[in-house]
Amino acid sequence: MANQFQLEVTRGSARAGKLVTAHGVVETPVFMPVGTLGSVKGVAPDVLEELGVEILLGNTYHLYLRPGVETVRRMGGLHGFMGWERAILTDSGGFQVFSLNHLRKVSEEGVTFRSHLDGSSHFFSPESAIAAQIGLGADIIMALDECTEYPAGRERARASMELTLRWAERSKKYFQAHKQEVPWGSGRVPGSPVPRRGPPPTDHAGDAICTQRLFGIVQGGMELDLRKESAERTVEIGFPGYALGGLSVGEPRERTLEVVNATIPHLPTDKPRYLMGVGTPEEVAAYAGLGIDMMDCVLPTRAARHGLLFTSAGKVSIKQARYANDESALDPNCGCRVCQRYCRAYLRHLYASGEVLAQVLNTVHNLSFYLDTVRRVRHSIRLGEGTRYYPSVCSRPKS
RNA sequence: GCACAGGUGGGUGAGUGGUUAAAGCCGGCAGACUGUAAAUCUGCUCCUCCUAGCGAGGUACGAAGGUUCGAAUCCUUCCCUGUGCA
Repeated sequence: MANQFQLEVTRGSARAGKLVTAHGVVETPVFMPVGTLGSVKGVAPDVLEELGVEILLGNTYHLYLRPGVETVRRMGGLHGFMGWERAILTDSGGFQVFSLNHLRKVSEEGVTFRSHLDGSSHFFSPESAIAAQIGLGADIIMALDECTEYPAGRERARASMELTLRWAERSKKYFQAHKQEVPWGSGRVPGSPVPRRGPPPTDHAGDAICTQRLFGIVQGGMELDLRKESAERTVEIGFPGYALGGLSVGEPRERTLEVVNATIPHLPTDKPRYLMGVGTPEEVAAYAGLGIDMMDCVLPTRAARHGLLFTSAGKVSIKQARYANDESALDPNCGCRVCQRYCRAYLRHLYASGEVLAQVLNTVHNLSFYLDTVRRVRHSIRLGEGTRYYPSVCSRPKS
């Protein structure tokens, strides 16, 4: 049955399980690479598959602006459009409420954005954000929320949380009424390299079952009691999964940890917990150890494009002059195709020369490193190896 | 040989008498990056010294000399480069 979360192993606070979607099974804890525009920058979907990526993140706001939801919907949704057969989660645009703070205006009804592309004005309500995500057809979609900025005063955090709760209710209500409109299948275009899938799943009466599900998002700023309240009230509304939003917005790492720790106990154990926007490899491993099931972050992909690589020995800024004649592998302990084949001197040269290949190889490595890290954590949880692979969140990597 | 045009810091290129150690860009060196307005952004980039500062000296706009309180900027001579004409 599609869209079940199966919790399989619990080890202390950590858990391992499976997220069953209409586009494959996702082993949790999982790290989701970010493919905002229907593309993980620099890496083609087939390479992502080779790397073992089981679920990708896409972005409603960006795809809505270009190429437009209708275009994507007609091609069988984002899966068909980008030729990706595995799972997808779309973010609602809530983060853009935060990041485009000079280009948007928030009201009770929703958010008005000025497009960062051409300045045109666009309105997102909880309803329209869900409608757009239904059109995009991701397996998991997110309620529209207001990602509270940091720092925010207590009153501001409360008001923002209340707004997010009201929007969560509206998001859910709209979703319940329209979820049967989710596009199905990914083989819509003749000649598409993506094989056509079977008919949409049906229940015993023969009616199509919705393969999409909507997650709620907990806010509350850095106020621990508000986080608790936000979690409880979001759970009360009822979602098949819960996200922790409004983190990694500039607060000190210790605060992030505090908030996560204060929130998790108020979330149901049988539903996936998604920590949005986190983090470094160490942080990802540590949060998985604390009981987070899903994470996403632009760090591995963006840092890669900027020459910052994550390795078993810590960060490597491959642009540094010291690597100009370094014949060694980027990370001798890494089994990825980049580390197997190229030396640091070459990677530095590619970066220094502005070669597109630098971005491709660096991104492949960083994603490999993240996926390996999480894979180890999963095994570690399942095998009961202790916390070796999910150290304290605040431990500093060697560099 | 003659006539124009021009020679500026690692490169390119502004500046044509006074906050000019000399814009901008490139290059070089570092740093940042955490639900992607990000193949982006920030800082440094002549030398020496220190109390490390919109600090003190020293060099510097082809070369040498000159005018001037003051010159990358004006004058003279020389050297070099490009274009055209012989």
